[in-house]
Amino acid sequence: MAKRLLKYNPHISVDCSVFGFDGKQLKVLLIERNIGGDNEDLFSDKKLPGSIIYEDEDLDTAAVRILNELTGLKNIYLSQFRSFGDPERTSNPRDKNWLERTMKMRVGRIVTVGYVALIKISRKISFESENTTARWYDVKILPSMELAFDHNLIAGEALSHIRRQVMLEPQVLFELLPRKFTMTQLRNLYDIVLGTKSDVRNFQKKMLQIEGLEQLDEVQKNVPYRAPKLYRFDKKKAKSTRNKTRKNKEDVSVGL
Amino acid sequence: MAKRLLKYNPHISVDCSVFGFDGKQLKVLLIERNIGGDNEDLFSDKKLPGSIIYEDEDLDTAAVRILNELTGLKNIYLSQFRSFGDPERTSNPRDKNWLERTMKMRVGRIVTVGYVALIKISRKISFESENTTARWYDVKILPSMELAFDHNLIAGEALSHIRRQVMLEPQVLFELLPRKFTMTQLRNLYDIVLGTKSDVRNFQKKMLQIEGLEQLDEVQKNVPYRAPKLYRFDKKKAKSTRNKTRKNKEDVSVGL
DNA sequence: CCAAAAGTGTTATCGATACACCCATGT
DNA sequence: ACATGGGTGTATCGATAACACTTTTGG
Repeated sequence: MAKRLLKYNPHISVDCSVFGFDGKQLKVLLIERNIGGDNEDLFSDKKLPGSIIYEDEDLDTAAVRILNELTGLKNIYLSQFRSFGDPERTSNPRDKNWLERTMKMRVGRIVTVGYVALIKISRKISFESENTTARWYDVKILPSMELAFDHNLIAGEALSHIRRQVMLEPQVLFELLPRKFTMTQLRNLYDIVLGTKSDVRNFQKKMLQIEGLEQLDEVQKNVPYRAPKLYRFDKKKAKSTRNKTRKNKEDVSVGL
Repeated sequence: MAKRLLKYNPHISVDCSVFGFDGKQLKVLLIERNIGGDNEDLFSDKKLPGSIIYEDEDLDTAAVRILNELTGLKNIYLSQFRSFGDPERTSNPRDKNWLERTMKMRVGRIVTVGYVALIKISRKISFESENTTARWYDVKILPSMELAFDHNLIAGEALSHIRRQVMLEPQVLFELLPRKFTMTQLRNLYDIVLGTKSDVRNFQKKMLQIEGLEQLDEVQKNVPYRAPKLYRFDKKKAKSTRNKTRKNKEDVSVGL
């Protein structure tokens, strides 16, 4: 066993699927990657933001760092959802090449830990940080793009992860909305994420059960129609609410 | 950045939290680890089954291999649930020592990918495979044991992972029961996992909604009381049933 | 006949769904 | 006045929860 271990030099990276909502569509943040140079022709594609973790860095810390390096933001909602370790995931020559030039080292295999990040698209982001160009892309066009590495797979899993999450705790959606938002924005977001068409009244009822979601004495300005009320989600008032169907089975001593 | 990367030699491992059910309690499979020797006194503790992944091995494959090496079994329910990468997770001198002696190499840091495995405790297992001794322990005593590495943490997260899973898809429980089982066994298992006390009749109603769960024309033999009916879960008839409250929102095109 | 556990049905409550009309605003 | 989207309530259905007595079997 030890024999088979000695000869390779694996690395661990973190890749973040960063989602935002522009009011109409769910967006994902992709980085432009330029390959080629040398004698070949230039080639450019997209990848998820990610990086090899540092020597003494926790996984969560690495994810926070990567996002901060990329966007300049702190306090971003982050959640690890799955790791990817297909030994072939970095073996496309294009990827291999890029890795060795970017990291200035031989790279054996890389196991990557996938994170989902949800950010308020309204927060102004300093893209273009040190020679990387990041841009929002509509998630619907993901299937028609060929991302670097296995990032199509990762982004797809990330998406279904947040879908599951939203079904259980719609609260996470507030991470994607501005601090003050209308019920219609919330409903549009919900429906876009889950692919549903919620009934306006039922949706409102359901959402108002969420502790911490409060109606403000304020309406949206400058709309050419009846001004909609604004809402806010106050995390502090929310506590460990969860989606409390059935009297919080969750509470039952998590043992250990 | 490259500088900070070059000097360390990280490894990736897989650790499996293997659960079983003996009819009374939920059990977890732990391996005995012997430390010491040299000039110190012997010391022995427990760890989760796990191993560094091989050079060209996928994560899932590694998990399957580890379980097979340990139990001789194939076709075990396995599910990756989270990775653990605290840089200090292998820094206890006792752990460090053991690693270097076991792996016959210097070990930088190890990021481990956590899997949950569910096995039918009735399947006869060839423990004691090549100098490892595995035994079932009641999960309730986990908090009072000090496992190797961060395995207390990992096992705890594994537990809450399967609890969440069971709430959403009680079907996974069938992985822990013998092929034929009684409704009472199923209910006991359910209640032990979730820490609930289900009503006998309501529970039966709920379970019989699960597609693929069928009553047999057979009863349990050799019981000193009224013989209970036996049930069986037929995976083929189950398909993608899920816990179908609300008309399967899940179905709505997972996009991508 | 006794002990032990199995089996079985009805009612009440709650959450989820379906559904349609009037209101406020800007042009 | 009209076009656009905002706001609101009720009735039905289905799922969950509460609840107790009779049956079978072995000893």
